[in-house]
Amino acid sequence: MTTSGLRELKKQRTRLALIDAALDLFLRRGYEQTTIDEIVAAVEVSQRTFFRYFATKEDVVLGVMDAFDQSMVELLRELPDSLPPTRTLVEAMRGVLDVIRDGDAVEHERQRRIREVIETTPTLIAAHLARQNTSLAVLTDEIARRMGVDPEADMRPALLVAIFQGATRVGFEQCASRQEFDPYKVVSRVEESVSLAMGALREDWATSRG
Amino acid sequence: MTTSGLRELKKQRTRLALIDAALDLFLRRGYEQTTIDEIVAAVEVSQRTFFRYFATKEDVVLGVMDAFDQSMVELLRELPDSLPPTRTLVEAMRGVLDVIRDGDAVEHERQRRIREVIETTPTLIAAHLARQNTSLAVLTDEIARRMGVDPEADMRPALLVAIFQGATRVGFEQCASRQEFDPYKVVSRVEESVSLAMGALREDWATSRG
DNA sequence: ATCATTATGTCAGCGGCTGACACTTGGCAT
DNA sequence: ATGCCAAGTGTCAGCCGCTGACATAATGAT
Repeated sequence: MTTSGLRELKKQRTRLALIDAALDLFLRRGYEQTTIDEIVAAVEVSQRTFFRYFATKEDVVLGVMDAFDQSMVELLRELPDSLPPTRTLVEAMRGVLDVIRDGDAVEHERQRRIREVIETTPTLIAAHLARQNTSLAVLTDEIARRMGVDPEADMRPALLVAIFQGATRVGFEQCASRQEFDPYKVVSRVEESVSLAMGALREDWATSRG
Repeated sequence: MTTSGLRELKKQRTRLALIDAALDLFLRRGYEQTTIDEIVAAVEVSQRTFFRYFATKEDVVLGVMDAFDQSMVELLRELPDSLPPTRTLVEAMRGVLDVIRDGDAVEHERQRRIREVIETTPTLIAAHLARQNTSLAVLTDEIARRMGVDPEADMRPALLVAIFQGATRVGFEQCASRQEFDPYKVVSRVEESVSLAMGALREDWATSRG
């Protein structure tokens, strides 16, 4: 229903065209130095159209990331309650990373450029961080439910999620400092840093119910 | 030298006047709904002057926070190398919190309003998060030095700092969800969440040198 | 072919932010 | 006191991100 039709096809096309044109300019001239007018000129649409596809300039680059964070939440919800909270976070993350791996070559290349643009632009790093913060609350509630505690009274769910997300970020940063933007390598390093962080926690810390 | 003189005095005055006027408007009408023009009208200076005191609109509120983060770094550097890395973070944080406690009544009230504005404004929460991220790298390097490891190769310093900062944030958020903005209470809750997080780590995790 | 729906373009405008330049004020030496 | 330099302020013009309102064009269903 949402995938068929000529109209929908064209929309996807211009959407991707805008993203790719933007990435091109951002990588060549820098994010801040590129204006919306330059992007829309490259795709030959009006500025207004740009803002119908993307709420903000950041969104061209970070929209894709938002989608990942969102699917992380969904995957977490689908996991059986029997798993220990800490493992569910890791499992859900693995699920997201698998989705990334599933893309075709073009998608991988786009992914690579997105990561490069983000990590070389302070504004975007900041904005990405800010957006992730939105889904933190949702993750926390879900973890709290699984632990059988009230997230308002018990800080452990929030702390667990914070640690998890911090570890994810550290993984990304390590890649950035090595100029490593290939999705596969990024993915495996993130897995590494997350398991390192989770391994640092005492066995029983987030499992007990009070 | 920088503190004396009539000129300097007036500067401090307009600076504080701008901050207080801004907080007033932000709390009454909301951050986004308040324009710079309204703020400068209240203080009777030009818009240009506002932007000579504050780089951005956010800065009126977040500038003070930046100062805290900065002094955290300085305090950390001054601590003896003999202390274990984890403790140095906690000690440095205590130092900052002490500075906050040292202020007079007027300063406390200002602090309270700042916290209230930030925590009730998504944009500002995000921006604050983004700014803190700047000092993370510095903290990480200092912790790595104390652990005697290379932060590029060993992710533990970065992870430790990430966990610490995550815990700080969780403390703030718990206050926000309780509508608790009094600096004293905020400070003690942050201390609580940080020690809870640090207690979750295995004893030897960040102490060993390899 | 007709018509409702939906996407696009145009235009006018707001608000944050900046550079350039003119003007005023505060500090300092004579 | 006077005159001078430096530092702070105001004015203006303008860029850029972003939005609402309205007109126009493309699409898909009948």
